[in-house]
Amino acid sequence: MSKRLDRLALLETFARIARRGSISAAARDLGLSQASASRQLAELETRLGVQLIRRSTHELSLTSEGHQCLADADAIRGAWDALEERFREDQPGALRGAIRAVVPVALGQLHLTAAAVDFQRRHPEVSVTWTLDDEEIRFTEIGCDIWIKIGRPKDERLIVRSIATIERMVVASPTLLASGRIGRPQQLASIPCVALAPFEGHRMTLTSKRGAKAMVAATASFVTDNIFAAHQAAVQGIGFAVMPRWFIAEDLQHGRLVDLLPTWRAPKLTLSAALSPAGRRSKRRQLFLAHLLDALRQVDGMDPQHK
Amino acid sequence: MSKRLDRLALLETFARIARRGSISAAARDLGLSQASASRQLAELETRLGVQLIRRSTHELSLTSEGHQCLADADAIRGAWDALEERFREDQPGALRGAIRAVVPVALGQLHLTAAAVDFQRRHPEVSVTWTLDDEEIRFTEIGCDIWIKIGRPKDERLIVRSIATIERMVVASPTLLASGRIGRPQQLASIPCVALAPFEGHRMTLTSKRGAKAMVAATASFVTDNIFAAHQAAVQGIGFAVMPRWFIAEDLQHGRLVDLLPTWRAPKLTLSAALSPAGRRSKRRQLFLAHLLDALRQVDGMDPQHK
DNA sequence: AGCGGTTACGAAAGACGTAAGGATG
DNA sequence: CATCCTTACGTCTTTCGTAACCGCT
Repeated sequence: MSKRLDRLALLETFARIARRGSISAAARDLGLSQASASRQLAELETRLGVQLIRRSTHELSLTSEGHQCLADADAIRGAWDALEERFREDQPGALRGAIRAVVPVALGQLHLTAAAVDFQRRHPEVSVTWTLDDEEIRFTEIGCDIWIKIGRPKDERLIVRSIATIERMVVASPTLLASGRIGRPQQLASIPCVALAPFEGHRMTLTSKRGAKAMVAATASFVTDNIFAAHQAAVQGIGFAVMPRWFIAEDLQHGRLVDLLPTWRAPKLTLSAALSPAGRRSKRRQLFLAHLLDALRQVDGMDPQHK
Repeated sequence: MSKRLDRLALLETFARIARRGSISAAARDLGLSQASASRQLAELETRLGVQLIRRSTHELSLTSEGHQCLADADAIRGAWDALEERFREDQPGALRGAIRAVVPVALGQLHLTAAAVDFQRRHPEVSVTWTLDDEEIRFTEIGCDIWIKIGRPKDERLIVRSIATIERMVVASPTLLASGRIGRPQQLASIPCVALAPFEGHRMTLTSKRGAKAMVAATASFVTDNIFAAHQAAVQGIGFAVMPRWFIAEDLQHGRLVDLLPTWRAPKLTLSAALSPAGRRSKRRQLFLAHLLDALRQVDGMDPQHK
């Protein structure tokens, strides 16, 4: 049995194999020969006394033990990375390493990508993997560092911070209505509606500035799961829509959309940041998140929390 | 620069050196040559870019970075150990590894040591380091797994569980008073007192079963920091004493001591178990703690918490 | 066939122990 | 001068890449 093989390297190789679903691909990533990677995986399995990855020729799959091990491996590697970083913090700007982040599609496209790119430019030694996805992700499976999500992640093993609230309002193209405004929420029922699938059904609750609530049943004439599509539909006057304020702030300024019910608002959404407990003290992760939050603060219609 | 040295081994060597205060001693423990241990320490320092241990010939001392690193090193090694154990759990009884525990002196002497010994006997592959100490310990410095303490540890980085409450009462030798009982707390002021230094000063608050409070100023005729000494003094009739019920349950039964104020009690103490976050999932640590708690449950006058 | 994982073998790399050097109380 | 850490050197273990082998699609 080999003794001198770095156990942390074993974990790294294993994690790479698990995520790439291929030993040879992982070996390429790590600058090893396939043989080496294969041997390291076998070695780890021997040490732990369990099969971690089921090989069925051209098909690798994690065993249940493999799933558990992957989470642990990330935690351990994260802790080591944090230790290595800890004392490099003194030399600012010398950040290095990898960051994997997942953010909501629209927020990513319109605002956060610029911040992510800027961060990478300031820290050239850091490699950023930037995924835009609105769905619930399998956080540990993909080895994510930061996950920004609308709503609150369900996974209780994650560290979750509420970072902002998203104000939403009822808007429509000025061409839709002669008056440009309507008086009471109930009048919405007579107007067609552009609905955004993932966020709400076809009924909605509005709250007035005084705290009064109104339940409105909307008749959806256009339903989409993509906010850009919904936006286009609304601007072209198909119907009214419930939109995050940050998303349509410019349209309001230029008069492409109007606030149909200025004294009423749709329920706010919460924006959360989820972090794995693994690299808790990672400086680069902290700074990256701070950078994203800075960008969010610039966004009109977004109410940042925590200083 | 060496590349293939197991980073976890580096951490282990460092931790051993830090705790033993000597490279050669650590090397002996680990079955290495002094040269190897020295090299490994140097290698770790190079990797982290910081001096961890100050060598002043015949005197090793941790730098401040060394202190931080030691805590991290324990966490990382603990996480790896937990990973190794995780899949061995299936074979019960096959526990192995080391446990370092610190418990209060009196509790250890009278009750817990039997449990610790029993545990070791059931798991011969486990090595138990068993320290009896009432003082605040530097948990991470000594690499402790389980610390049972009267009161609540201050270190916020530890996982702390309240495991029992300790009922305390005012007792005295029947030879001290003709009546064997007194009526009101204030009457204590006229009787000499045996005081236990670490737990309270010379004033004390008593609570009646109905919730009434009474402040009593006692005149100490015998002050000691050792509960066995205090006990002897009390039994020999020097004065009354405030004692944990579990400690004097037998004396009450045999009439060596009497409950002076059966309807009044001194403030309860809380017994806590502190664990380092490091080896959170360590099976052996969990089982060991459970074993100690089982023993505590047998103790008369101790109120266990959490099932 | 072609792609991917495992096993065999030679070569190179690195770590270990021994031993010498140096500093301190 | 005894102790303890550091550095140098030769040996030996171990790992790596190449390459052959095998099992699927």
